[in-house]
Amino acid sequence: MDAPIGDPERPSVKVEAGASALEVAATLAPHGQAEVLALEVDGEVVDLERRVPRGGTARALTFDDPLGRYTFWHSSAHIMAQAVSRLFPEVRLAIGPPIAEGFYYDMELPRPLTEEDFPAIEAQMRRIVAEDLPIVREEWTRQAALEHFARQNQPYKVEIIQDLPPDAAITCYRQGEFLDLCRGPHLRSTGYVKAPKLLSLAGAYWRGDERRPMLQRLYGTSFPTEAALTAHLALLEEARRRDHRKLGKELDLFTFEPEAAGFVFWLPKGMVVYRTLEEYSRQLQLSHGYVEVSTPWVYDVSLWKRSGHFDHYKDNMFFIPREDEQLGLKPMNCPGAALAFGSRVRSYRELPLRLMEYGALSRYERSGTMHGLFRVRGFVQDDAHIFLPEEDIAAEVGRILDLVDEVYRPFGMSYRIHLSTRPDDAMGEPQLWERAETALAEALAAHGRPYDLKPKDGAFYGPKLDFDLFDSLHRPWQCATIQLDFQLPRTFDLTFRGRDGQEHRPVVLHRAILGSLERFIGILTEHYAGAFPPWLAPVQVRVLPIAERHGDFAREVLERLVAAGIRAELDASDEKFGQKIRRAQLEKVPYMAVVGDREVESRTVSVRTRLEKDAGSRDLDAFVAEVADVIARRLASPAVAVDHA
RNA sequence: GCUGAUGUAGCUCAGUCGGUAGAGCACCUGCAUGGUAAGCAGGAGGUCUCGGGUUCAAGUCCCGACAUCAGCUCCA
Repeated sequence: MDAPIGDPERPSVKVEAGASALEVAATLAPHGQAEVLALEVDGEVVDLERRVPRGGTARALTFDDPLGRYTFWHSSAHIMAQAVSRLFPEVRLAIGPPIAEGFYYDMELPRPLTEEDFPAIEAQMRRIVAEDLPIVREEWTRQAALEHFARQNQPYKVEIIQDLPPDAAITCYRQGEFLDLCRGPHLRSTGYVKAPKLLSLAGAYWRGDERRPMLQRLYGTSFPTEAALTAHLALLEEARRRDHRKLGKELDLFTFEPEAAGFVFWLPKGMVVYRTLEEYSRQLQLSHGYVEVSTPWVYDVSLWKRSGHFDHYKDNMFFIPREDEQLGLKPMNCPGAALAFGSRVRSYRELPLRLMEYGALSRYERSGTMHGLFRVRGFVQDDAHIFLPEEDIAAEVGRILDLVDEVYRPFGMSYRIHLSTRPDDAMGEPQLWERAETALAEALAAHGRPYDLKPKDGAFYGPKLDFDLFDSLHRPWQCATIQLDFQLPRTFDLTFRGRDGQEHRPVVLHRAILGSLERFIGILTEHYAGAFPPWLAPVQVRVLPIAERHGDFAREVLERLVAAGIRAELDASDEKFGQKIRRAQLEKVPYMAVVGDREVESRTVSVRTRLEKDAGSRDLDAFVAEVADVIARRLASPAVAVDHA
């Protein structure tokens, strides 16, 4: 989970150890606002019923705070477990944490649950909420807790206690007849959880270990009001509606076939989106000083042994055995870029050398892990490797930050940056890491970019910046990544001749902005719900003659559009006019150009956009210019009418 | 890879107790030339995912494989 940063706007107060959390919360709670659920003291969440264990700066947590929500959902998980316990006294409980949008509880039951069990469990949950049971924190001794949970036939709880460090405080939370081992924190009573809902059911191994028993995981979510729950369920429904696998089929963009599981077949419509996006990315990078290379996609296994991929990545690689050699398909472009750089002597004058490559990558993903365009075995990244002297890192990262903004601009998605630092198993000297991390932080500061720190989350070969993009449903997608690599230049003994005439070791910046084009198109499909902006739309304009006699002028309109470089189609079918409209609308074509008697007469078109039934009529020239302009400027949607004729 | 579910026409799905398969949409043909989201009629389309097994008989029951889906694990 992300560590939420304290919001300086929220009222806070200094508290002493031993202060009543409830009283502190009361002083912080603005009237008429969301209910206070817990107290946060210097990042630690404190139950309202407790006394503050350590002094510090306190803030009130409500459902609007990530930590407040986690507390709410954590208690909700207990309510669910209590409900299940009432219905199935034999249940053996494992763990039940809050997650990004709700909670789950893993449990072992005498029989498999089905969704038909949900209403009974939910009814019981609502009863527990109505009972408004106080949730009481208790401190137990290790011995007493072990004996209690052993007696209650709760082997998973016993195992958890046994694995706690000997000096760990053991706390339990009691609500009515239900007692659960738990670190907390929790709400004051069950009555807060006004709107609980069970969502789904899945198997999950005890402690994520496939050799351990498979438990039943019950997912749920809950909200302080029915209205909030209803809104959340509507959002889930909207996400289902936008599923790119469903839209990809409906819009004829791509397909998957069992003969090549995990590899995309791009159909003509999808290929237009793919090429348009790739060409957009290519031109933008070329204008930012990048040069393009294409390197082999199959290498002798010795190359992969040298690069370290064979040791670290071979389970994710495809290999082709030959009689006396072993070949490996590339899962990454880096070694190819390194060999290309090393193909001749390099001068400092050439640096930074920005080699971009839209190379086809193959990664063996285990069956069961593939997921539409989001997780495939074959894909292309908007990849680049930048070779530069170490002292240029901050400046170059700054250029990449600018490029990232420019690449993302047309999509209207905001993002958040994470800086990941030196992991424990890192290669290379700590001082080098420190310099690199400082360079990244400086570049971010120089560009005024806020970021979250992810300590020890860097790659073993260098620190990195990751970008989470937020789509129209506010879901995060990790897309861009900027990784510093100190190892690659050493492994491939890359050097450049410096101003001083000596050989120097460059560093490598590995970066992708869209990430995988396949995955990015999946994200865009869901972001736009399949209604791509005109510049990306497979068909930008469909010309719709009302009757056969309008065919000649309709063809003329089509030719004019096509001549202007616009992807236009003529619906010359003998369907009724309403049917032609319906089809274009379902295919989410941004512009429809209607041609009937009036239009033939005046040499105009009547414009319908997928957003606006009647967008007025236009002189043919004006319409062509308007559409070309919206495409050229990569506007998000068809322009709305300005002149209703 | 693991657990569970699913797999029937291009798509969405129905198919009872085991008795050789059906709808809507899409497609093709004909009629209809229709002004902003579904005109009428006809036609064609199936190795019921694949391979075994049980049975007089399998879309249906059993076993296995493959793919997909939901999770887990992995991946970033």
